[in-house]
This record gives sequence, C-alpha cells and structure tokens, in this order.
Amino acid sequence: MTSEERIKRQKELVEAAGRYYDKQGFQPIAGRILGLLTVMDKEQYTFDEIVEELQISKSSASNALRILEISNVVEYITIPGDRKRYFQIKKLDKFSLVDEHRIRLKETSDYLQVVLDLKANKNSENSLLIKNMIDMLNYFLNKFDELKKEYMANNQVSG
Amino acid sequence: MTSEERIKRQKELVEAAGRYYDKQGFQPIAGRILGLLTVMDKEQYTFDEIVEELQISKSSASNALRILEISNVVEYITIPGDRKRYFQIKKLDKFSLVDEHRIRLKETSDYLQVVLDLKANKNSENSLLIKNMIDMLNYFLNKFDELKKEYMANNQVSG
DNA sequence: TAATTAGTTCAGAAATATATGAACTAAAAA
DNA sequence: TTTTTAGTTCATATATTTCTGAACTAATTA
Repeated sequence: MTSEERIKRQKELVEAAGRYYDKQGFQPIAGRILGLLTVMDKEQYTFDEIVEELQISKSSASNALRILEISNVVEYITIPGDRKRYFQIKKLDKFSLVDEHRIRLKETSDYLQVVLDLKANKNSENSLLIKNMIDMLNYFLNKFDELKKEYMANNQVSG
Repeated sequence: MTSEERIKRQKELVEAAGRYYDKQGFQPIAGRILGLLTVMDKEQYTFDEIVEELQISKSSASNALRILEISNVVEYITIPGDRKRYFQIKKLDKFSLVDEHRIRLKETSDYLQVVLDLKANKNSENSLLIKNMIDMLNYFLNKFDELKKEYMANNQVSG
C-alpha cells in the first residue's frame, strides 16, 4: 500500500469513526475530530489543521474541542515559544473503555432496584423478572471488579 | 404508604424512567411508555390507556409503540373476542441487559482493530495504546462468556 | 503602533428529531 | 347500512441540536 493510498483509506475511516462516536453521543463534528486524532498516523493536529482537514468553521472546531476536552478524551499540548495548541487523544487508562459500561450497568441495577422498591406486589411477573435482572446485574458487577484486578495482576507492565 | 401515595410516586418515577430510557437512545415518548409499563403495578395497558395516562396524541403513541416493538422491548397480547391490544414489557432473556454491553464492547474492539490495521507505524504511542485496549477488551469479552455460563449453571431454575 | 495569529463567543441559520391533527382503514356493533 | 372502535399514516408544526459567520479578545510580530 502506498502512503497516499493509506492516507486515503484512513480518511475514509475517519468518517466511519465519526459515525461510531456519534452513536456514543458525541455531536458529528466532535466525532470526526476524535476519529481524525485516533485514525491517522499523525498524532498531533493544530486547531487550523483540524479546521482545514475536516473543512469546518473555526467556531465549530472550537466548540467541539471544548466538548472533547470536557469529556476527557482529547487534550492539547503546547510547545514553549509557540502559541498554537497541539491536540491529541488523551492517553486514558485503558480500563476507561470498560469502566463506562460498568457505570451503565450499575445505573441500570440501581434504577431497577428503585422500581422494585416501589412495587406493591413484589411477586408479580414483572417484579420477579426485575428481581432476576438485578441479581444477574449485581453478579456481573462483582465479577467485573475481580476481572479487572486479575487482568492488572497479569499485565503489570504495559498500560 | 397508601395506594394513592404509591401510585403518585410511581408516576413520578415514570418520568425519571423516561429520562433514563432517553439516554439509551429512545425518543421521549417511547421512554415514558417503557417507564409506565415497567414501573406501575398494573402490567398491561391498552393503547387508549397509554394515550390517556401520558396525555399524548394517538399518533405519537402509535409511532412510539411501533419503535418499542421493533426494538424488542414491548409486546402486546390480545384476548379472544376483544379487539384491543394489551401492551406489556417483553419478558426478555435477562441476559439481554448485559448482552447489549457485550455487543458494544465487541464493536469497540473491532473498530480499534481496523484502526490499528491501517496504521503505518504500529509502534507509535497511539498504536501501542490501541493494542493495549484491544487486548484488554478481548480479555473481558472472553471472560464475559465464561461468566454467563457460570451464572446459568448456578441459576438453572429461575429466569 | 498597526497588523497578524490563535483562537472564543454568540446570535441566528440550517438541519434533524419529535409530536400532532386530520384524514384514513378495517373490523365490530348497533 | 350506519356508527363506533381501534388504531395507522402522513403532512406539517414545534422543539432541539448542530453549525456557521461575524465580531470579538489577547498575545505576538512587524
């Protein structure tokens, strides 16, 4: 694969990546920026490079970058004597990807517990189903924490 | 707690539940219907009862119920000699709640693998980070399947 | 000091999602 | 046969989200 071919394919993947991040709740431009910073071999982009690369307005870039920083997925570095910001994906703890899911599972479990607590009939079909779900969710939540420890123990060095 | 008190609190919870389901990507009315069918002790609602209870138009109800059926979370039963549909939450396999998360994790892992495959430099900071994430995600995906089997083995009867 | 650079802010335009009323169908009841 | 019931469909109204241009700030350079 030539370098141009690769870059062309990567830029196509940026669009697909954007749609992937949209589904996670990011607005389209934020998703594409995140895609750009993740997919390309170039690992730092200035504000103007992002504007140019994605053909978006400066205000859109400014707004999306603010959102991405607040969401803790993008950061910028600065270089002494250089006023530009160099944006890059934040090197998160790798567990953040699964931690998010753990948080959602906990929310679901908590929500269902509130529902169950308010039921007059705790033995109705729905109540029993909800009980079962809470039990199963709590099982996975506990195991999740064990798995994380186990994984860390086996991978002390990297990450 | 009196019955009216309980019902009042449950109706408040229906609104909160609606917001919870919104976050999962359901439109507001679909979320509230799902909340209604989940939270209240009454386990079956007719079309008109839903319209009346949530103060929405028939077309909104029709549209939202269609979405909920397609999404596989609501179903209706019918009674011989009765033209009405009785809507209820679908008694899903309880694992569906965690299976959704497994699907998302798999999508993330697959997406990152495509990104990595397209990198010219597989040893850049981002590439190494992505490799680590893929490895960790695949670890959790494998363990997830084991946990599910384990849980089923310990809970043959219920659910 | 004037011009340029590197952005930010915000009012409003454009796009998208959501909800509604009105007209409709198809079955059942009067 | 007419009316009622139980919804569906669709054009459009309403609300929300997203994006942009224009005016701005604050630092740097000429």
